[in-house]
Formats: sequence, C-alpha cells, structure tokens
Amino acid sequence: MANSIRDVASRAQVAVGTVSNFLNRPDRVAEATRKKIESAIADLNFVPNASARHLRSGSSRTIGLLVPDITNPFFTEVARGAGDTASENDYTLLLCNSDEDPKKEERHLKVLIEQRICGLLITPSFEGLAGVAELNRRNIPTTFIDRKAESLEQSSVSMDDFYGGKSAVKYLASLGHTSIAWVNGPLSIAQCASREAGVMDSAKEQNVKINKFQVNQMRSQNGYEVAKNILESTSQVTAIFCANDLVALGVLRALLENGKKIPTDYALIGYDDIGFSASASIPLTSIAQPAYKLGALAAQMIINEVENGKKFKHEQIVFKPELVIRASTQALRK
Amino acid sequence: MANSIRDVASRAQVAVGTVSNFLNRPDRVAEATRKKIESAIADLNFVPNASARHLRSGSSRTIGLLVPDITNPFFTEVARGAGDTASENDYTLLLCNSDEDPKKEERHLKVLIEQRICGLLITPSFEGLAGVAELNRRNIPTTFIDRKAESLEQSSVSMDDFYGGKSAVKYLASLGHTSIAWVNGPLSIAQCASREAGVMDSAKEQNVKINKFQVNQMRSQNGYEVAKNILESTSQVTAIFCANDLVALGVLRALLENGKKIPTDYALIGYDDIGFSASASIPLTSIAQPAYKLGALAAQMIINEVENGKKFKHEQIVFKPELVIRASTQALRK
DNA sequence: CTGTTAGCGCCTTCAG
DNA sequence: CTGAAGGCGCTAACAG
Repeated sequence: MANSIRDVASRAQVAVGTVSNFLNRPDRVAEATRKKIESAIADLNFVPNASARHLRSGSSRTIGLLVPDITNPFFTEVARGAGDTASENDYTLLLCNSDEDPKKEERHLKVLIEQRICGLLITPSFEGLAGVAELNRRNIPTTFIDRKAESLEQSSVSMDDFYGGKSAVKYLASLGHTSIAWVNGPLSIAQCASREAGVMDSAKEQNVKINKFQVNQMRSQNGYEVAKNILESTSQVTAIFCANDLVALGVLRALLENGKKIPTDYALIGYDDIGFSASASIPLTSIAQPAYKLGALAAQMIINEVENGKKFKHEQIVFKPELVIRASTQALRK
Repeated sequence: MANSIRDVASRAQVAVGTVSNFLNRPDRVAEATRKKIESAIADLNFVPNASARHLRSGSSRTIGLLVPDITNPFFTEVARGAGDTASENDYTLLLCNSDEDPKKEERHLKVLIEQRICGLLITPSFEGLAGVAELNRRNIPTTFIDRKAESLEQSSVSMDDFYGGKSAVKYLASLGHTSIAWVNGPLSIAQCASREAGVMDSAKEQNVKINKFQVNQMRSQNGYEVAKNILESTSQVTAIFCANDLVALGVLRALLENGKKIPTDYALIGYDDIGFSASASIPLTSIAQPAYKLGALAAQMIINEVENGKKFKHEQIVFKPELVIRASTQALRK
C-alpha cells in the first residue's frame, strides 16, 4: 500500500493536520515546517490519494465528457480542448464514448454518477435520455456541447446550424448552382434538423432546387453508399452538400470511382472542417466549426459553474460557423 | 449529498452490511431481503460512491491509458478497444492524451497515480520516462501498447514493425519498383527504427535502392511538406513508402497538386491502415495494424494481471501486420 | 443468512 | 501556527 499522509507526518515530525494544511493551504504553514514536510514527501514518494480526498471533501474535481463517436475527428478535437482545459484547472476529465449506442450511453452515465463527477459535458445524440434527467435530479451541472440547451437552467456551447446550412446553399447559389443534392443525417439529431431548416430557407430565398438524400449514420461509408442514389437520380444536380465531412469524403470517393470530376462535374461541400478535409486529395470546401474551442470553453464554463455554485449564470453560447473554400467547389460552367 | 448505503439500509429495514453484501455478493442474501433492498435502492435512487468503495477496498478498478496523439485515428481505435474491454469488465478507463509532449505526459502520470489506477496502458513515446519508472516502483502493472517491452517483467502487445517494413518493400519490389523513397519519422521512436531496419533489410535482399526522407512529426502536414523534397530529388523514384498513413495522405495531396498521377507516376504505401485511407480519393495501400484489437487485448491482459496478481505470467505478444492492397499501387510500367 | 464494527486516507473544525 | 479528533461511504471480517 502506498504511503499516507500519516507516514509523511511522522517522518516530518509534525501532525497529520499540518501535512494536510501544507497540501491544501500552504500559506498557513511556517517556512521551516514546510521544508521538513517537503523533504518527507520526497523521501517517501508520497502522492495523495484522490479517492480519500474526494470522499472527505465531497468534491471529485472530475468532469465527465460523453461523446457519441470518438472516431469522428470533430469529437476528438472537442475532447482535446476539454481535456486541456480540465488539466489546466486541476480537474480530471473522464472521457466516454457511446458509439451512438443508447445503451452504452446509459451505462457510461451510471459510471459517471458512481464517480460522483461534479459536472458533465455531453453532446446528446438522443432525445430524452433517462440518464441525463437523472443527472439533473442529482443536481449535477450539465452543459451541452454542439447542441443548444432548451432550458435557461442549463449552459450550452453550440453552433448556429441554421446559419451553417444557409450559408452553404447561399454560397453554392452564388456560384450559379440551381440544383443541389443535400445529404443529411437523421432529423432526430437536432443539428441535422437545424442545418436542413437553413438549407431549405436559403433555397427558397435563392430560388434553388434541393434534392434530399438521407444517411442513417454520419460516417464515411454511409456517404459512399448514398452516392449511388445521387448519381442515379434523374434530376441534374450540379452540387452536393453533406451534413458532415465524413459523409462528404465518402461521397467524394464514390464519385471519383465513377469517373466524375470534382469540382467540374459536381461541386462538393462538407461540414465540420475536420483535419482530413484539408488534406483530402481534393481538398474539401467545408463549414468550419471550432471544435477545440467548443470543448475548451464548455469545460471552462462547467468548472465555473461547479466552483461558483448558485451565483453562476447559465449561458447559451452560440458560435457562427465559417465557410472555408477549397478546391472541391467552383463556379458552374454552362 | 447523495443517498448512502445507510439510507438504503434503514429504508429496507436491514443492516448496512447486508446492503453491502447485496451489492457485492448478491448470492449471500436471501431472496426476500434482496427484494426489499432492491426497492429501497430504486426509491432512493441510490448509486454507490466509487471513491468510498475504492478507498475501503484498496482497488480502484480504474485503468489508465496514455496515448501520444489522440488525433491519430490509430490511437482512437486503440482507445475504443481498451474502453470497450474495460467497460465489459466493470473497469473505468481513464484516457489521457500527451500530445507528444513529455511534460504533459508526466503530469498525466501524476494524476493517474493520485487516482491510484490499478494498471497502466501506455505507448511510450520517449525513452526513460521518469513517470513510468515511478509506476514500476509503486508496483503498478504497466503494459506497453504498440511497443515491445524489453523486460520480461512486463507485458506488451505490439506489432512486428520489422516485418511490416520488410513486407512493404518486398511487395513494391515484386511490382517491379527498384527505387523507393522511404519517408520515416524520428528514429528515436522505436517503431520507426524497426520499420526502417525492415526496409533496409528487404532492400538488400531485393536489390532495391532506398532514398530516405525524414519528418519530425508523423502528421499529415509533415508529409505534405516533405513531398517537395521527393519531387525535387534527382533520383528517379517510382514508389513512396511512408511510416504512417497520415504522412502518406499528406504526400498524396502534394503529389496530386503537382499534377502527378497515382499509382501511375508513383506507387504509394502508408502504414496503419486508418479508416480514412480506405476512403481516400485514391484508396491507399497500407500496412494494416489491428488497432482496436491491440487496445482490447492490452486491456484484457492488464485486467488479468491486476486480478491474478503474482500468479500472472507476463507476455510479450507480437502481431504481424498485414499488407492491404488498394488503388495507390500497381505494377511498374516500363 | 444478517447485524455489528473497525477502519481505508484525508480534510476540517476547534483547541491549544 | 500546530495538533487531536471525528467522520465522509463503504467493505470485510466476525459474531450471532
């Protein structure tokens, strides 16, 4: 068993309480004592036991982050941001991946409760998760990432998806495209629904025709598969807008395999601007979302909430995504 | 404060010990009592406190996973594998990303010790990390992932990098290539060194000429930048082998931008076979490593070690990577 | 099969 | 500024 605060105390010839003070409020202990304790700690290789600390103090200094797909670079960036911020504030981040599976999500939530996390960061992928309601009941602060909170009792850091959908279509219209394929994920995902609303709104404004296509999961393979449908569809689509980059990359691959030229035959736009999009063989035009920043800010907000308790004011922060133009789009040639 | 085992006991009209038994050895409690306890737990929404449990039992049922770059899909797959296995065995996985920064790595190691992890999974990116030695001193089992342990006192799950390097060159030689660019990362990384040894060995056997190029970090951008050097080099290289897929994807982009055709002008091979390689616009031939399996197996092994203590036999498991042929390579046309 | 009890390591009053 | 004592929630004997 590892050394405890008591071993340190006896070796430094002081009381345990003094060692505890040294650890938590060093200013309250005299210079001389401090030195004795320091060397005792070094000699014994003492590292405080987090469980004991949590148990006694009532605060775990641990925040949970639950993402639907750690395989998606967007979320790994979110996780990096949240992790770095947590570290800087001496919090531990517990990262859980639900793989878009509600069962796994619930299970992770249970573990997080067992760990008595003091705050949760989550990108909810399903409506009305029992687990999230549970967190609420327990008064564990929760902030949404990439999804606006409906309630003012809760913080969120999200993106303006309506605006994102709208600006992609607007941009394509400005290039002369009048018939656009829109490849979306399930409308049950709030982000997808908002982007679609933006798309349709802009289409109306710009007098552009939208052909809707749908994928069940927003992964590359799904994009690859749906591309067939686009190619076979009778309408003469000249541009394709996908609800995320993974899907767009899959579509891109399918198009190229079918001998299509990008951006000549089709203009292609993705969403998220993950790193791979810039380095794709045909660099992808995309709607950029500051993933790292979302994670970092969300972590900072929840830490503030945890530390300031009732004084804390909930905020719903919404960023505007940004169109990043690369080689996969160009003006329509008649 | 949340409900405790005591609240459950009093509501169910039993002793705390019985509730504890119910939680940990349900078979020792009678059917009737069990039901009473179950409903009390449900009524009170009781969830045991992990910290208290750990403190008392001496085991945290938490394993740490420290990776050098969570942004690399290879490692996110490793993490998925380890996380799933941990979950299945009722362990918690604490995932830490060092971003290839020794300082961050040491800091995370400290946190992991505070958490009293019962085992560590790590892909060491630097030699002689103080933190790892520290873990040893504390008798915390450590298993290496993707890196063979030198000591028989330690387990590891790794890949045969020599074989991987060798088989890529052999394959290219079989296609008729006699002059190959080999783009490697720092030789201080054990994997890179072994792959290079394999490359050189095979080159000698096959009578193939190797042109070495080097990147400082194994990311896409680095590959993109090094491609210039390859194009400008005087030797008439016809094939390029990169030490990982990220680098290869960067090279690919640079080549295409310079009007080169793949695989006609250059055959290109990567390493790792990350998901994006299959969906790259020119699907990449690659040396596949079963990342998910590495993570899952390593987690299983460390759990066995934790649970079987001294009886446990350390193993150094080495997988052979597999050549996956896709569109980026073809026989050399004279 | 169930109840009682003594801590696990630490923090926090509260006296000195 | 330092020291003694109580207890956070739980588990593991042990006694009944």
